[in-house]
Amino acid sequence: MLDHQLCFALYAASLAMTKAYKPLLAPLGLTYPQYLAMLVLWEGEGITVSQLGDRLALDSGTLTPLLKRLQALGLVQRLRDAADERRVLLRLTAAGRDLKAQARAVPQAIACATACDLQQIAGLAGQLKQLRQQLTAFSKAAA
Amino acid sequence: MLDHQLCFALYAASLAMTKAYKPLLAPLGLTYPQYLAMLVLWEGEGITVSQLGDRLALDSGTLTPLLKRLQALGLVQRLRDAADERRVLLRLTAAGRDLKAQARAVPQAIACATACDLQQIAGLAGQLKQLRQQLTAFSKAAA
DNA sequence: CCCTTATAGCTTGTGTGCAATTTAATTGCC
DNA sequence: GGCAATTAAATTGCACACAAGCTATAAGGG
Repeated sequence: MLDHQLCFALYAASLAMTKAYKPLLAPLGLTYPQYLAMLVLWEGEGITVSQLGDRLALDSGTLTPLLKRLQALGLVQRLRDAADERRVLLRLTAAGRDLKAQARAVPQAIACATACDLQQIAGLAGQLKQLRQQLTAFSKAAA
Repeated sequence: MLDHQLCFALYAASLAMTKAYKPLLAPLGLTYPQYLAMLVLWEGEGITVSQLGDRLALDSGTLTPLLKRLQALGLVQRLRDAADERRVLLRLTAAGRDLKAQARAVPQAIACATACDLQQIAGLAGQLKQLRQQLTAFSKAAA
């Protein structure tokens, strides 16, 4: 029963992915959600907490303490936007930018940990992206 | 960058799945992990905490408090095994068994929330199961 | 200009996940 | 039988996720 349900396959695979990342991220001093936040900031700094939340599908209740930990690690700066004091702008420190180079080997190691078949990985990622959109639409329609 | 990675697609889809379940499970008084535990117990009672953990890929640090909440809800009984006092046997109460009938509509509602294409769902679940096995093997090999 | 409304982020409380340690009970080996 | 090693749960501490409520700022309408 349990084994044939998509929901559990998704749940268990996601937890297994987080566990696979853990030893790779430990040398960087990052947790997996912190790594995802850094991925976004490496793409472009100066975004707000809300914009980061849109990218990661997380709210401020999750991100505020996470970002404070990244700040305590000396990787991120949190600055009130002078143009709109409600907003907090996120910038990287020099150490935060330098960490990008150290993280370069991580995605490759994970690719090998999965199946090393890049075609299949891309297909699966696409299906999951579509699934997520449908689930999000369902949740919004219910509300 | 972020959007093309399988890891994030998996992470975001899993969170979206949990959110989609929430309004469906609220009438039953269950969280999503609690629902997964009940699915296993509806399949067969009298298993130990470890056996439940093997099915769900969760350890006692997660399951012990979760099971205590299910016990407090009056759904589950936790009994020390007389034959081996280290083990705790899990049994359902009458209310716990009755809840199975109420939960019958949940998987169907979720199937509709995804894509309603049962063929695609089964294929995706199979791929995720395989992915999880590979990730688990990778984590064990690293240790 | 004042007042209502909306927005951005923070805080609080609950429920996971998981590493690490602890406790209690069993097994294995001599 | 006695003692080390193993095993099963529980406990502790930390880091998410998220709902609900709060605060401060901004926007808009009269």
